[in-house]
Amino acid sequence: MKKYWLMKSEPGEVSVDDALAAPKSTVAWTGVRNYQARNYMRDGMQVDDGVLFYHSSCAEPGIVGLARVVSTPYPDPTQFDQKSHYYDPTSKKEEPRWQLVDVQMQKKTRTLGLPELRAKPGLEDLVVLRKGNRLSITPVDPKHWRLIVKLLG
DNA sequence: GCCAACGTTGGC
DNA sequence: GCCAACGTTGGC
Repeated sequence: MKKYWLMKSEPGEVSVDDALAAPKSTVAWTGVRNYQARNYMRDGMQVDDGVLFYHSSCAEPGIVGLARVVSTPYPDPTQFDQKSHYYDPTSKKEEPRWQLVDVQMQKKTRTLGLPELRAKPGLEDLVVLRKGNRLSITPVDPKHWRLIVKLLG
């Protein structure tokens, strides 16, 4: 059963344009260092799941593209890279702590910002709209996905 | 820069 | 296992 997700990225790190410009429009979702978000990638995602690409910590936060999961989970290489901001000295090669998936951009869309999302009847329960939500990866209900795709035209 | 809302760490 | 202190996220 196909599932749907919202994945946050800071455009200063990896923007929707960066993802589009990557080989095969595909990026490894590096840098997740939160167990719940990791578990969604490691245990919840399957190839071909739908992804809402979201820009966070920027001038206009919101959904900026449609993507899909294109790999099964594998160890995040940045956890072993001493020069990386995401280096984790406590993670062992034999037992990697952080797993990720590859995500392929399908389509860059207009920016569907938070005010519009909040105003849309039917999206009240979208996880990313919840107060205090900080999780970088959240599940998206199929009915929310359909509404959002429709909104994006 | 502010601050709410978490998650993590570490002393006990 | 508790919980205070601390760090991070992310909108505003």
